This record gives sequence, C-alpha cells and structure tokens, in this order.
Amino acid sequence: MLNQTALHTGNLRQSTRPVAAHDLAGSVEMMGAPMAFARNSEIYGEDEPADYLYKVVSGAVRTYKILADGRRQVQAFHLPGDMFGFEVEGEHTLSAEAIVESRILVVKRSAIESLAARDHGVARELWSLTARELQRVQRHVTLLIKTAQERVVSFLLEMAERAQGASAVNLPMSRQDIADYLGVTIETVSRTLSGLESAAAIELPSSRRIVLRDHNALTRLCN
Amino acid sequence: MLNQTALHTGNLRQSTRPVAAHDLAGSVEMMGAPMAFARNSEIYGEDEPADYLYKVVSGAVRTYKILADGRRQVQAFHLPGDMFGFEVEGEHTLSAEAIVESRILVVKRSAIESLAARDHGVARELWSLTARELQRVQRHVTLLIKTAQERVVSFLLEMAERAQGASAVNLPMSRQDIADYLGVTIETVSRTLSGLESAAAIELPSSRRIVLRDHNALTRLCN
DNA sequence: CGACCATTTGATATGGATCAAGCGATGTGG
DNA sequence: CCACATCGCTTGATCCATATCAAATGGTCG
Repeated sequence: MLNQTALHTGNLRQSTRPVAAHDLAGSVEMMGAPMAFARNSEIYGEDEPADYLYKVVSGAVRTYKILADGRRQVQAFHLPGDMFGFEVEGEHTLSAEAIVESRILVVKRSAIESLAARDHGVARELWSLTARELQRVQRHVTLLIKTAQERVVSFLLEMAERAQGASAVNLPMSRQDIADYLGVTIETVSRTLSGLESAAAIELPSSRRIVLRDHNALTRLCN
Repeated sequence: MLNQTALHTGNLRQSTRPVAAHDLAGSVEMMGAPMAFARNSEIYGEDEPADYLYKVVSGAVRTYKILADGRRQVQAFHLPGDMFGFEVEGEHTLSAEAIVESRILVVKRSAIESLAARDHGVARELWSLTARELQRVQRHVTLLIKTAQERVVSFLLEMAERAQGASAVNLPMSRQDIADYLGVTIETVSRTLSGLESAAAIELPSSRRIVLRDHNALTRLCN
C-alpha cells in the first residue's frame, strides 16, 4: 500500500497555514499527503501495520473483512470528511478499498501521536473520534438484528443524514457493497428497493441515485 | 441509579496504596467506590448523563438497548475485570443491568478525566480501552452476519476465551440474554446447543454450564 | 453493434421464527 | 414436608422471510 502517486496539488497542502493548536483535523490537513486511489484499489490490508491515518477528501472508501468461507463483511463506508484507519496500536483489523476514484489525505500515525503526547486537546480528539466510531458500529449492530426491509431503510436514512439530510442520495457503492454491509443478498436489497418504490416511499431515477419521497413513511418502516 | 448501598469493604479501597502513574486500572481501584447491585437491577439507563465509569469486581453486567417495537438488543456482557460505561461526552447510549448479584467499582468520570488531562499515559489508556471496545463490537458485527449455529459457537468460544481459555464455561446469563446478544430466538439457541451436544462437540451438565468437548470441531463450525 | 457487468425480476428451497406443549428445577404456602 | 405455582429451558409442528438458483433487462465501453 501507499504505492500510489502522491498528488501534491498545493492547495491541499498549505504549508503556510498555521497549526491550530488542539485541532486534529487541521493538523491532518496540513501534515497529510494527498494521494489518489483508483476504483477498487486497496488502501491498506488486514494485518498490515497501522502506520498511517486517513482522511477522505473526495470519493468513497469501504472497510471490510473476508471471512474464512469467502463471504465479505463490509464494516463501514467512509465519505468525504471522514477519517479512518486509526488503530491505537499494532495492525489493521480490516482492509480498506476505494469504492470509486478517490483522493485521500494520508498522515503518519507517529506524527499525530507525538502531537497528541504534547497536546492534550489533540489526544482527546483522537479519543473522541474513536468513541464516535464505536457508536457508529453499535448502531450497525442494532441494524443487523432487524428485518431486511428495516436494514435497507435504515441504510437509506443513514446515507441521507450523512448527505446533510438531503432528500436524495447518490450512492457511490454497488448493490453488492450495500448487501455485504447489511448482511443480506443483492437480490434482497434490489427487491426491497423496488418494493419501496412501488409503495411510493422512494424513487429510483437510476440504480445509483435514490430520491427519498416519503421521509415519514421511511422513518416508520425502519422500526 | 447509584441508589445502592456502597460496600466500603476496605480491601477494595486501599487508600494506602500509592497511585501508579500512567495506570488507569490502578487509579480506578483506588478511587472507585465499590457498590452492590442486585440481580436485574439497573446500573444506568439510556440517555442518562454519563458521569461515572464502572469496573466489574464480581458478577456480570449486560448493556442493551430496547428498540421501538420492544425487541431488546444486548450489546455486550461485562465480566469481572471489565470496565464499561465510558463515553467521551454527554449521555449513555445504552442501558446497563446487573445479570446476577454483582459488585462494581464506580468512579466519577470527572476524576478520571482530570487525571487524563495531567497524565498522557492515562489519556492514552482511556483511548486504548475505547479502541479495544471498538474492536469487540466490530467482531460482534461480524458474528451477526453468520448463521445461527456459527453465532452460538462463536459465542461459546468467546466466553471460553474470556475464562482464560478454560474448556468449560459457567454462564451467568439466561438463554434469553444470549439470544438477544446473538440476534436469534431462545428456541434457536436451545436447539443449537442440543444439536452440538448430540454431535459430541459440547456437554450440558446443566443449562448454565457448558463443557467444550471438541474445541477443534467448534472452531471449524464457527467458520 | 456487441460484449460485459450491474441490476432487476421470477421460481423455488430452506433456515430460523413463531406458536404450542412438555419438562425440570426452584421456591412458597398450606 | 409435600402439593402446587412459577420460571427457565427444551422439544415439536408449522409458517414465512430471505436465500438460492436462474433468466431477463439495462447501462457502459471498446
């Protein structure tokens, strides 16, 4: 990994910008090296040393695990603005791939850690990010005990919320990605979406674009 | 919550013991107030302010969420030595109950936080605990995409591992607790255990005690 | 245009849920 | 101390949601 060409576009790496103390995000912007990843290319693999921290600038990333029998479990989708890949120690427990052509800021973990050792605000921010991720995964657990329809609807609402509550979402990921995230088959995802369209809860102008027509109905459906 | 009687057994609260710097666990032992919780009593509830940190001394704790339709999702079982209930900010997102009569150390979060602000080692330990919990929940997600048998077997192996790899486990929790943790019904848990007994993979001397007879077979079964 | 891939739709199979009854242990009151 | 109620667990019968297998459709790119 990290075998892609760094972009060094300049506007992403403003060495003139002052370091904001107690600001992890700002530090990452400043210290991070922007890199381009092609669609489906690996960003890091399971069991690799976790020496870097990542922040999505554009595009989308999936983190996942392949089980012994070949099934794939997608653990998360990371969208622009999201940071990912930080472990406290040792190795990555998941693999990460770009879902579409993506630009990603990459920062050495050691740099962030030494910053955190000096600045308690940064340390706290690192902790806070991990705790927020923990809550997200807890919601994922809650999603996985629901029915297929509830899972699909929860996913749609989650994506809409992450798009600042927009009433339409453009999905960077395939039906297979969604299915592996929700723990169902692509057929079930597809049928459920078709069903929601028939029920006038959503519109499907194209397979990767979903308009949420009846937000209330959807909220009711997801539990 | 916190309406139980503190034990103050003395041997749990050794004010003579020196504070080990960079040691969160030690600080909790020293600063924590031991409290007794009866079977099924609430330790804290969802949406309560998260002002305390907890460490199980004896007994067992479940954290859970009740969904809108009444279903219960058990997120974790906490056993002696485990810490739980720490949020970075704001409120608890889960409820916690003692599964059996339990003794639990309770520490004010503000005390730990001020310690962390002064001592980077403690701050890092807090972060590390959160990250470890994150990994546990990620494994829970992976468990929930598997078949019922794989879930039950994974649960047994998890419990055995937490009992220092013992070949027999004494379960403090009911079948219903296990079912709500695994996202299946009690009938499925029961039938699966019976099936494993028929297959000579386990023995069931009593419903709360399970002997792992064929560890290899079990490992194979859970994927 | 034709090949390829993602998605949808259809037909059938099945794992686990649901409904229902039985069983064993524990505790309580007569 | 025993009869009986209660509770947690197991076992059985049936049903249904979702998986699986299969084919058709549509969109994209050379």
